[in-house]
Amino acid sequence: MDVKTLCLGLLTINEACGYDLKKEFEAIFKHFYSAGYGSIYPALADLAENGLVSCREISQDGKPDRKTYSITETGRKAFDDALRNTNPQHKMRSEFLAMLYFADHMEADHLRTLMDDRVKELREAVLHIDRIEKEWGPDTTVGAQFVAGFGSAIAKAAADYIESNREMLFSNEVESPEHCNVTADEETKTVETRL
Amino acid sequence: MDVKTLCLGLLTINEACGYDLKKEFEAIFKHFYSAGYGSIYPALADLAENGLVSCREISQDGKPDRKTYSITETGRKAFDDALRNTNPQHKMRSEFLAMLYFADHMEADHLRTLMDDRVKELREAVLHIDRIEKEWGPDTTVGAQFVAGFGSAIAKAAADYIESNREMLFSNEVESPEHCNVTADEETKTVETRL
DNA sequence: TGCAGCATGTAATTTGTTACATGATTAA
DNA sequence: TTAATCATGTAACAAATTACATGCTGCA
Repeated sequence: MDVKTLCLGLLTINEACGYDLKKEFEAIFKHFYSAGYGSIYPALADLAENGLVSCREISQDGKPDRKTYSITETGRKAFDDALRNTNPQHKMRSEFLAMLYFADHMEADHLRTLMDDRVKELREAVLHIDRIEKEWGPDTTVGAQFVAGFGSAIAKAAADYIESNREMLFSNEVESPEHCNVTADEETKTVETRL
Repeated sequence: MDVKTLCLGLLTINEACGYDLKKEFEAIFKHFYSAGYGSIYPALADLAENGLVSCREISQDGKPDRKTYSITETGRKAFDDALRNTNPQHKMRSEFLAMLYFADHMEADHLRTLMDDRVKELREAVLHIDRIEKEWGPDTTVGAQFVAGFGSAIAKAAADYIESNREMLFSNEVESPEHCNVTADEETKTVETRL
């Protein structure tokens, strides 16, 4: 399931332009999928080229021209097909957890900041989902509701876990191992190291 | 935080060869980070080229030659630097949720299978984590413990959410919309559609 | 005066995945 | 005898990110 397929899926619900799709990605999929203009515009061009969507150019006053894409019957079929034949993968790459795995290499302050920030993000994610859920009318698909609830539940669980277990990271605290005593000058030097 | 940095991080704990690192990725990072040989071996070569690790080739009897990598002082510094200067991103791409967003395009049986499979995976993940936690000695880092607990908690929350909320996906059920009535022949035809 | 929002795209680069290629040993 | 484990790598490919490039309107 690449960005192309997801765009096609969103177009089964409403016609939209690339800019709109980006906003939809931001609103709904934010917490489990992301896509930038750099992948959305090429995706739309490709879909149009293969006849899965049709494109209407609209001039607007005051605003830039707009290319509205509508899904075609071929496109609808292709999307249903994709749904039927995709076995879902769930790739995730949490640098937050990767870093915390090495907690004993980090200073307590840094650790605290990392966790505070993450918890804040997660709590905000929950609020964000609650807000968009309230804006939804009765026509909202069950899929959207399920997915929103899922995002909210997981974000809450993650934030709760961090808050309940953060202290364990400080129990073993070592008093500044050698390579943590870096002076300002040394730091500027080593920062240049390319990884 | 790319595979290269993570390899370097793992090498701060133990010296290892590419094969070992792959296993470590599988055991610990499995649930929030993944890396294949295709990224690990080039990463190690690159680290060695830049003097962040050193490489010792060892001939073994019965087994293939082994290249053991040890982190250098430069490497240790570079890793601590990376930890200090990385602001963690948490990219996740759940095709499972992406598909469920379009639940009303899918047949009930398919939906049920998807969720059953996912719940099974998640429950197995919890068991897997419990198992490796039991194998750990008292020297296990707090980071590893925190991260394992996190993975377990999130997997449990996800499985619980699916089990508690799956029925909502069937409430609005429509009786086979047109494009779901695909005969065997038509299906074979449309499967070829490239997305 | 400056920034945010609207709107479109391309090109280079980064990064990782998949498939390929090799080959011995050992346990079932 | 067949599969799994050990072990290393490369090359082609896919996919997405980032930076670049443009330009008008309306608000503060």
